[in-house]
Amino acid sequence: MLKILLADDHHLVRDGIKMFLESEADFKVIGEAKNGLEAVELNAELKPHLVLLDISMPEKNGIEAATEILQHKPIPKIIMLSMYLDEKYINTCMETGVHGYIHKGADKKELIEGVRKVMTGQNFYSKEVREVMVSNYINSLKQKKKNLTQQKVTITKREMEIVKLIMKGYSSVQIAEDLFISNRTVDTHRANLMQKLDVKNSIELINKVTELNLV
Amino acid sequence: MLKILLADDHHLVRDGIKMFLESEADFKVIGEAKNGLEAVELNAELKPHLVLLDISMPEKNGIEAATEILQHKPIPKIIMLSMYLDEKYINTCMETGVHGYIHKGADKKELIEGVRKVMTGQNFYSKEVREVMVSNYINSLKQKKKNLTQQKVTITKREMEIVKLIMKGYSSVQIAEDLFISNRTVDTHRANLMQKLDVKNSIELINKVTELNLV
DNA sequence: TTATGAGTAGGTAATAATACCTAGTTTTAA
DNA sequence: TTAAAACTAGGTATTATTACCTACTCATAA
Repeated sequence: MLKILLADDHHLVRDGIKMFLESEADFKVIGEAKNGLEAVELNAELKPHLVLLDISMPEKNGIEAATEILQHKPIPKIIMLSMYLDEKYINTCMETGVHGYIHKGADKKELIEGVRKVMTGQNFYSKEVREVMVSNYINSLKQKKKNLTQQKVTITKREMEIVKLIMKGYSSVQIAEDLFISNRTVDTHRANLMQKLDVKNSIELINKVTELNLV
Repeated sequence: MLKILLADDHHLVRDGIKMFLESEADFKVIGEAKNGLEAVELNAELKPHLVLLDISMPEKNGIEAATEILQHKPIPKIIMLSMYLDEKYINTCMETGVHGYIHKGADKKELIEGVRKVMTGQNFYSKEVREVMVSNYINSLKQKKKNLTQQKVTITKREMEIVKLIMKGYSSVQIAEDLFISNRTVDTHRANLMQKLDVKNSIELINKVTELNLV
């Protein structure tokens, strides 16, 4: 008998997946959580063999919950369930050390297959997740190439403050008053920023920092 | 026997809800669609009594699908299913004339209750949806007040062109060259814009048009 | 301890933007 | 067809920004 803890904030989805899992004779959902906090607590209390965690949940999301669960023995197998194929989510999950990641677009066969595979000690990622991982890998190669050509720029704390005020439409004098420095100092910072980012006026500066999301 | 068409792009969710519905003796899911296009086609083909449509789907979203389905007789009852309690979604759904809106955070009881209520010809919105509708109503009253104080501004085509170039960091001279007009004309447009939008420099101008999304 | 980077501030000039005008032509809507 | 709005462009002045400099202080890392 495989004891499963299921966490998902949407009741309909949770109960659906539960019915789904229990169509397998040897699966039993012994607990249900509607947020990450509950999941952590129920895991400690019920000590399930497997925890299925939805990623986007209130209180504590699936990733945070997984991180905590993995710190206390006995460690259950953990499979993340997600609505999204966002590479950020997938990458973060990889880093936390969960045992599987299944997209909600997967079908029953894949879900059951994934659960069984994870229980044998292997990792499992559903088909669509694997596809994202592959395309990510390819992108990361391209990105690496790009990073070589474009030397990285570092913006200091003070410059950051200045940029933020420039973005609010403040003039040098206003910024100077705000920061209790000379407007000439502000001009110097502004000029340094423009040089660093290779732009020729404040609007381009704003566009650039936004583009490189340094804000 | 109530014939139901179910549309949701996530297999696990779809099959879950299906099992869920069919736990009622007189409910029968006669078709499943994994996007809006399929939903429209299957509706025409199967002529179900009720269509459950997830809002966010590829190809054609739930709202677009609902709009089409409502144009061809026989018109089934339609209930939107949504992950989100976004007021925009809810409002748009209201406008399309669907018969119900159920949040996926609802439970089995509410789903079944909603289906039965809709089938009697009434509308149904799940508890959390009703809450959003109430708070929206209150907000709309506040908004109305705000709109009275802030008279609406209209930006002309030419001004729009100018703003877009300003946003790219172009100077008046560059803009003038781009549009084959005098830089003084550009200055006039810029000044008119700043006056209209009650700002005192180009950066604030950009922030304002972005905020009021006039771009 | 010294070199480096960050933060500060000023000089001088040129260029750009803003403020407040007038006023013509063209387009659009009443 | 006439009035209003949009687009055009200029005058004049003030203020702000940008370009290139130098140079001091302070903290921190080599």
